[in-house]
Amino acid sequence: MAKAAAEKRERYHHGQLREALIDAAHQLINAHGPEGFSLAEACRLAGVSTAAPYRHFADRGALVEAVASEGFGWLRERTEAARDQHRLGSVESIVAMGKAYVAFAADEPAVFKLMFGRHPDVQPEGEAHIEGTPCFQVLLDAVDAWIERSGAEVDHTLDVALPLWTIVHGTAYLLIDHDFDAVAPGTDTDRLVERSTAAFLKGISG
Amino acid sequence: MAKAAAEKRERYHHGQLREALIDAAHQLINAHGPEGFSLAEACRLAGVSTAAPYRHFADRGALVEAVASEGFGWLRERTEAARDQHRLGSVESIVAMGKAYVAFAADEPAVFKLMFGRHPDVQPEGEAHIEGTPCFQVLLDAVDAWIERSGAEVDHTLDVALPLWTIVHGTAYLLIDHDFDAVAPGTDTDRLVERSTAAFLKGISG
DNA sequence: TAACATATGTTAGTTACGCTAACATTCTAG
DNA sequence: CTAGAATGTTAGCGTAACTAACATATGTTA
Repeated sequence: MAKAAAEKRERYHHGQLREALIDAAHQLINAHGPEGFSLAEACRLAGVSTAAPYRHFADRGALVEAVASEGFGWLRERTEAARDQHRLGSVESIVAMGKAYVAFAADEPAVFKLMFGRHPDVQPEGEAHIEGTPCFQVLLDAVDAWIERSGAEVDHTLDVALPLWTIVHGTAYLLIDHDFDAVAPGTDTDRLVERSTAAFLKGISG
Repeated sequence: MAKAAAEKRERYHHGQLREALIDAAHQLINAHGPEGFSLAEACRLAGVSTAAPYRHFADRGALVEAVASEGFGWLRERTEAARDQHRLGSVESIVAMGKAYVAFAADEPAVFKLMFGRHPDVQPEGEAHIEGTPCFQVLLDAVDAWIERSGAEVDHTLDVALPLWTIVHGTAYLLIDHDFDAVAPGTDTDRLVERSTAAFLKGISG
């Protein structure tokens, strides 16, 4: 991908600079952490001057936002794919979604942190994290199916969905921040998600 | 606290600069987020030149580390206090610890993120996040007591403790990052912790 | 096709910050 | 009292974010 940038650079106009910058930022953020990347370095990767990005992004934060935005699409695809590998409404289906959530965080730790850690006052007022909603809807649908199938008595879908979210979100964060290493090195997060989720669902339904 | 700094500044030597800088950094980090604080601004708050911190801290990161280190002590105090308000080994005791964990994160969001989000290669090799261990021990002890009291059949304490940790850690992160706002605004995290934890323990033991 | 408007790039310069070096002041032992 | 350690200061370097003024490409219209 750096090759594509270099080979384009006989022209004065880059042509695909916006995409190239998002790509470069993505690489750098994954390499040096969410805050440890510089706009200048992304410019070097893309082969343009440090002023060029401002034709496409308001500021450094806007580029970071663009990288984060991509993530929600990926996360949704992966959780939907996991869900569909098992019978609708089954515990296995929900467990698979949880594993996929954690696996996504493990594969894209920096993007994951950006997606969920965006500073709220950076966001346009009133529609904070709007991209997350369709993602969450995937979980809500799966939980609804499970409630129906299992016959569990719950007042609201959220009473099941939110705890499930906290379990996988917490697992994801503890994993990518290496916080398991100090107290439980070598933790198998797939197994962890499986047992946590299954136990919770059992406790809710029984 | 800014007053104390100002009133000291007739002297050439500050005298309490290390503490004053940690204090200033703590304020600024809470105000502008973990990465949005500058050493220079902390110096202004403490009333010293921008070179002064280097007599007490190796670099900017070391000051941030110092702020984070404080946090583990506070977290331990708060979870222990919560635990001791209920009978040893009771579900209530564990729930109270969970609520205290989330409350701490809500009160000190930036410190919380620093504590658990420290970059591993910044840490001295081999003893990463060592300060977290006694904190985790509080949970382990409580879980052991619960296992004994409830007669639940579990192979390892960790099989209970880690899921509990993920639940409260995930809740804490989703809360302080305002991720509930988009999909479940006004979420009562105390109630959420209560229900998640209780359901999980029920599912494990039954 | 010529000419203008717009989009997209460049260079140069400002400001802020992290950090270092060299120097100044204070504290503390002997 | 005095030497040296501790703890400040000022000056300056390098880098990054951002802006302004200018240059080049693109595309629309007469």
